[in-house]
Amino acid sequence: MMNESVILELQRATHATLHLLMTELADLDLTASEINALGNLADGVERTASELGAAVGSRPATLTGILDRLERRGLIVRGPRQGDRRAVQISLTPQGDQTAALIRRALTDIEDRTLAGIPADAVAGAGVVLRALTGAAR
Amino acid sequence: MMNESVILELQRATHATLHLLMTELADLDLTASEINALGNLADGVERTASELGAAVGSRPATLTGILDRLERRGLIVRGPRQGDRRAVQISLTPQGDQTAALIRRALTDIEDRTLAGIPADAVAGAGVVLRALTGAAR
DNA sequence: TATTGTTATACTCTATAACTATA
DNA sequence: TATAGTTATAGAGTATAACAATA
Repeated sequence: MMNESVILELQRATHATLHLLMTELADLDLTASEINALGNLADGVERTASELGAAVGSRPATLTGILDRLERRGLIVRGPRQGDRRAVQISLTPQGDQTAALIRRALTDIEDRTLAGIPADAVAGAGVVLRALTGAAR
Repeated sequence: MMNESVILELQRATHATLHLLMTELADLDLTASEINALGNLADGVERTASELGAAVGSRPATLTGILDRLERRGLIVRGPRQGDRRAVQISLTPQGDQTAALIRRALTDIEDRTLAGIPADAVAGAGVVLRALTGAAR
């Protein structure tokens, strides 16, 4: 057989999980990219726009629109970055923090449910492969 | 730490590899979704539009546009499906087959290069996890 | 009645390039 | 000069719903 490209499987899995995530979180009325951004911010670590862009895989120009909507809805705030006045620091508002926690819980739920019967070393291997593929683009 | 969600890593890896792939195949002047569709068709197996949609993770309405462009460029052909006249059979033209082979080679190159130092069982584990995540959405 | 695929609409994502402000 | 982020533009992806043809 031929259809075993990891990258093609990667894209299938991304589409499938993203769709599942948006269905479960439909009440939040957020797009996939907005969910992705909040999911990355959920750890409470403040990031500059470019750092967040690297984490979510969006270009600066794309991220501007995503952040515009999240800010307009009161989920994040743009502020100054100490020591570099060109950079924009992104922080969650209390409401954004609450929403991000819901997203984190949905992510964990889906992962727990999906990977229940799968050996821990397979999951660990997946992490290694995903990070290698992510790193390859630099 | 908190930022170790497999799904978030999945999205990062997808963005990164897709970007890399489009850069390497810039000469083809194809979008990510078009590359994805041709990459899935590269095995020479004919598929209906809905089967291809499931493989690439696109909805029917989205796929229509993707197929429109691929057909206009002479890379695929839409034909009838034996036994079900509602369905549309997608086949590669000779030119499409050639393009699909280039995509396959680029995919293989990236994967070989990226996963060179990674143990085979980690790669196998990644496959298991990716298929589990893909299957969870059903 | 249900399914396959297309069309229509509105919105979001994307790439690119030009721009402002800081460094 | 280089970097961080925004703006502008055009094209592509997305969800949704309505539709035609076929099952």
